[in-house]
Amino acid sequence: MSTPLDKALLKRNEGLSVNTSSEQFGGRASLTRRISDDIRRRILVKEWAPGEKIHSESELSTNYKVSRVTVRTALKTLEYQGLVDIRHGSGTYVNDFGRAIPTGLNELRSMSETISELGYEPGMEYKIADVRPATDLEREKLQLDAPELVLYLERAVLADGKAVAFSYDTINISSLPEQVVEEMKRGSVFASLDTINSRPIRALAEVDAVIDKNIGWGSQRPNDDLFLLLQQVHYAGDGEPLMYSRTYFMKGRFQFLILRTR
Amino acid sequence: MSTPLDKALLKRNEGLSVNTSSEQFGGRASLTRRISDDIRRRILVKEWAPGEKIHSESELSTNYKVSRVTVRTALKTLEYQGLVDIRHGSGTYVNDFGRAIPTGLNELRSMSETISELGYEPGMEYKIADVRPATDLEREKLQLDAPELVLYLERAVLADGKAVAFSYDTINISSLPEQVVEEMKRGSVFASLDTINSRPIRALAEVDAVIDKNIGWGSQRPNDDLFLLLQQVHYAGDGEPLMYSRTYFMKGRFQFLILRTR
DNA sequence: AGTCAATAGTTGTCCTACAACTAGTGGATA
DNA sequence: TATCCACTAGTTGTAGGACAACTATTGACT
Repeated sequence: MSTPLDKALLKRNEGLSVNTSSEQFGGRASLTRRISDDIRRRILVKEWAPGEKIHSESELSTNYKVSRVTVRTALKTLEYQGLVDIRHGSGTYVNDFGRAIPTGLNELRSMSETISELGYEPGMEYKIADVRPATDLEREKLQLDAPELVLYLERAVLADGKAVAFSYDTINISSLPEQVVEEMKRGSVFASLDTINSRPIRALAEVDAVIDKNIGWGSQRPNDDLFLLLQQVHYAGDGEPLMYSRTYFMKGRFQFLILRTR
Repeated sequence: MSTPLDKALLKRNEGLSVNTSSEQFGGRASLTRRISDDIRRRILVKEWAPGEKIHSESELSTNYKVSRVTVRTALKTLEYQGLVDIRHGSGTYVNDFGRAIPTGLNELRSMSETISELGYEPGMEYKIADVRPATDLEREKLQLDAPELVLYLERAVLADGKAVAFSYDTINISSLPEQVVEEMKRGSVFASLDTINSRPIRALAEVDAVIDKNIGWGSQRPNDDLFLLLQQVHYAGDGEPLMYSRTYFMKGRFQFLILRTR
């Protein structure tokens, strides 16, 4: 029943630490997190077909050379994420949402990550990238007391060179080094935050339908003015608000999936 | 440090089982689930203020008279729901989303439940409640092979007597008793499913912005034709699709919150 | 005032054991 | 043959105790 894949991670685990997706950014992830990520990966590459029963907890724990508790916690995470179904006395089964899950809104990802996971080439077209004082709304959303400086971005989000959304982002730079702020004016915000190991771990998003003639620019501007607005605040590990962004998605060019569980 | 509340659950746990929210419908919930629900309740009634550290795992486990494993699993659930933040070596802290989280889209609830949790009086106004053969789209969504019969509902969703959404639901009745189907023609669908212990445990939802002149009816019809469309398929515990519904939310009368985590 | 080692408290992981549950096996029965 | 049912092997759920890893605070020392 054991597979080479178990042993692959095993080596990583025993020897020097290697890039698992969870630890490629700064601080090393917990053991549970690494196991969870690896099992997730194995499910996504269809090592087990949807509906199929995966290895038992004891089997996984011996193969990964970790305790059953750790495996259980990892599997619980995947269950919350909707990837598997754990049945008492029977086993753990891969759910049949295959395509939907990894692209859902439940998991926090940058736009670029989401787009490339969907199989397109991500891109960004910058219109504005300024450091300026925060507006009242921005101060409220980012919980700033003084009229501090923020980084404001207006960008078009591209998939295969075609605009799918227009994004208006305000970033709290009060605790960021100058150099990182400069980076963010040109490259991915999330990637820049990664370099100093302060990628947001949570976001509270609000979805709304809007009609607005003032959204978008250039040749990519849509004909109708109907957008799906995703308004969200990103939070760091310590609960500090990092970014407030409004992203206007052009109708029909993006799929908003949410997995709801009890 | 022990509280009367711990002991309250303790009694329930030792003695006859009582209505915790998780087990009021048929099958008894797992111990972990009951603990998780109780801690969640205690957080929502502000037994601990946002940002505050809750009791340690050992303390909770002795008070609830369960093992630390059980408490840990319960807390992990709450962490995934965004209610608390568990910090290694420090403690478990209540997150500051207070009002927002419990009304988010991540957790599967009926419209009525959501509305009453928001503090309004829920209601439904029936326009159509028919048993008829499934359309092609419905057969695809509900994974029916033969042109079986389905229950089709068109209803207005009311909060304090005012329409907030219009809902078009198709229910797979192939494995439901006649009597339950009759019930659903008048009362809450979820409540009827509860009576035979087959409430859906998962839903895959897709959000979209639409303009449609044909949505809604009666005096409650909105002026503009702009809606937020929540299109979802509900699944039973065994993975069987139970219901396909399209709910059109009138702009500004509802807040769509999504918690996104890493 | 500032630095730093020691310390108590908390979460993370491990081990072993058993309870609760599931799905299948195979014999007894009609 | 067909149906029922006790039995069993396998799996997840919970328990209890132990130690590792980490955090925040204290208090001695500079």
